[in-house]
Amino acid sequence: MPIITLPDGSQRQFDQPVTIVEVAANISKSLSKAALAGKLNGTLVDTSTTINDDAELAIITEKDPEGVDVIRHSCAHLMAQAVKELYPETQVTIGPVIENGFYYDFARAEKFTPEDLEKIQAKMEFIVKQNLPVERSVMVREEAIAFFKQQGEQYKAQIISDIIPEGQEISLYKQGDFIDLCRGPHVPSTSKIKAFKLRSLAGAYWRGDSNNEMLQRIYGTAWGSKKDLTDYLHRLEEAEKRDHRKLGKQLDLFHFQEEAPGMVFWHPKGWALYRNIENYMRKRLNEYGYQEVNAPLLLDRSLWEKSGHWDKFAGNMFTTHFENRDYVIKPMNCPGHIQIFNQGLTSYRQLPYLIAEFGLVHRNEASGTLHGLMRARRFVQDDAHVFCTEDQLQEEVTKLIDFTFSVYKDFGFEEVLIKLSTRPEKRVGNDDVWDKSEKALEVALDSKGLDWELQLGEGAFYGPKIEFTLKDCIGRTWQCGTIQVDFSMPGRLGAEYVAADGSKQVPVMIHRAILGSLERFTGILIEHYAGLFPSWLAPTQISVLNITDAQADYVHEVTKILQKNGFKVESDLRNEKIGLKIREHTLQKVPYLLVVGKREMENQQVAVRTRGGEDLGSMPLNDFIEKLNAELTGFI
RNA sequence: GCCGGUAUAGCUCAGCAGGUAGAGCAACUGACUUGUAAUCAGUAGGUCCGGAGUUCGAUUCUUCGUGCCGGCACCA
Repeated sequence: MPIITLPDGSQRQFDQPVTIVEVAANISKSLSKAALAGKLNGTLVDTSTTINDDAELAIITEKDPEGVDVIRHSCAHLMAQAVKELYPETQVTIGPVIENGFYYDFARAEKFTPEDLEKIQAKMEFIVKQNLPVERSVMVREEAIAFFKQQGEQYKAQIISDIIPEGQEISLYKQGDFIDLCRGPHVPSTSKIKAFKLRSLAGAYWRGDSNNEMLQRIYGTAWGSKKDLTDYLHRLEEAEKRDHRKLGKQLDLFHFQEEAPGMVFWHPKGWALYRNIENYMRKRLNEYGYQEVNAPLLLDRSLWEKSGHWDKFAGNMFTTHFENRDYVIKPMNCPGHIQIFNQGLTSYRQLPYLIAEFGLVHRNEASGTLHGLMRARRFVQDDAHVFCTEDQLQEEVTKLIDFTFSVYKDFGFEEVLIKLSTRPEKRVGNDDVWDKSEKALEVALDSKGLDWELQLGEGAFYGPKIEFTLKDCIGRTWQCGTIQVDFSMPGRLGAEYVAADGSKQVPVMIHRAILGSLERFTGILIEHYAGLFPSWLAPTQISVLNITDAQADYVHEVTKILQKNGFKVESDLRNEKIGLKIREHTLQKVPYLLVVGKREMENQQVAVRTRGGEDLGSMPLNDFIEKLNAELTGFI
């Protein structure tokens, strides 16, 4: 005689065991129709689940995030069913829910084509209309393996024998003639899946291992309602518009070309933007007591062998050879910085020793990974190394966390996710050292009261790391900053200092980057701001536009004064209508347009218009200068 | 690197059952001297990514390569 407690605290008593859908029907007819799954004592289950004992229950519908996930998961099954009906020789593998949708990996000798996606989508819509019930059943392990083998589904059989722990119940879901291995839960019938779209084809390795065969993955998106789907597709379009590669072309910031894959050609405006970022960082480095250095681009291979990089990354490093020696084009700055530390004898009194470099590095990234500025083969790291004693470590890490957050705030990122990555399998240094390093980072994070996520085994080969991930204004995430504690490399490269007792000690080194790759960070900013940079970052801050030739001299005068005040100014004296000039400079996303005609010239004023279309009226030039300076305070 | 797709004018794109190509914008020339998101007219512009093959003939078909796009694996 179960008593069911609903989320609002109300209770309903039943004389006999009931299913979830019956409870929903008991509440209201519309709820029973809307029910996709139930949350029974905190666990998501099918609506067909029978409740025997007292329980807490929430009816899950498309309004709940979990409900949308159930729809997505069921949509993956729906797609698998459609594929099996259209292409029976296909084997199904796995089909999980991902952000905004789902995918399913298929094994099939013949390749799916984009046209096939349309056919599959149409078949899926047909199955939805058939309103097939989705029914759960259970098998014992051996029976299930035999069943899938007999069906020709080798991958499913392998999942059961290799992945599902022995003794665990094996559930199957059947819709029409299609039966899939699945943990569930699923929607009660195919008609509950109302808004979906297949999006793309891709290759994916079986079980995520590049030694395995490649399967064919189909990605799709699914939502609780048609409106949510169209909203999502609209958001994708918007994201496409702010793609940094597209804006880079439109705003004439940079280009790539075949002769230099993965290596950017910065144009004047892009370089101005880049340097604004770099100069801002210089200012902040000074504030935090760093000294800027610069180390050679080429360093003898032996140095990289000692540091351990050669061993792990030889295939990804560019090398060159002359005078019978092998050189590595540096993929990292740390070995160079240790050479600088090693010059002369350092006393403990000089620690912590903070050196920074806008370090140009080259890494031979696999061709398939290149992605505009976001993943390049040539890039500059805002790299720095802190050499300190073990006692100083905690405080240095803490300072770095503060520094990092304040930089992100200035660039307009309020939301920052933090991850702590610990020792990987392939590593240098003994476990004591790893214990110490991991502890140092953990304590620093906790002392700041920050939330963080543990990434087991994801650390660098020489030390654990804190990773900072930014969330941009359309919700995408970008891993940028990193703080890594390293007890190994200084010793390997012979760094030492004289301690208070006269003994020689090996310093601890912290590797850190706040922006990460400046190229990538520039790309992130382009997308975050959709090219509408705040004035302090904008490559051109002001455009001065005349109405007729009669104001040409005055435009020159205004431009000169603004340049003398340190602003980046363009003048547009073309014999064109003011409407055209405004349009073009607005499309170039220049923050301020100064229009000068006869009236302004006579009154020694400028008419100020923002790129947002706001008319700030006419004002003396000095007033405008003051206004813009106020806007830039703190950033330059 | 792997899987799939793709490459046409400076840009965005159309086109061709195989007969060496077209639009809009930009550029250039001229007229217009213009008041807050596109003035008008004219001119010029292409090894149709590169190599090889099939063919009387290839931008189109085949093949190899390269870049790019979407994923996967990788990411010091």
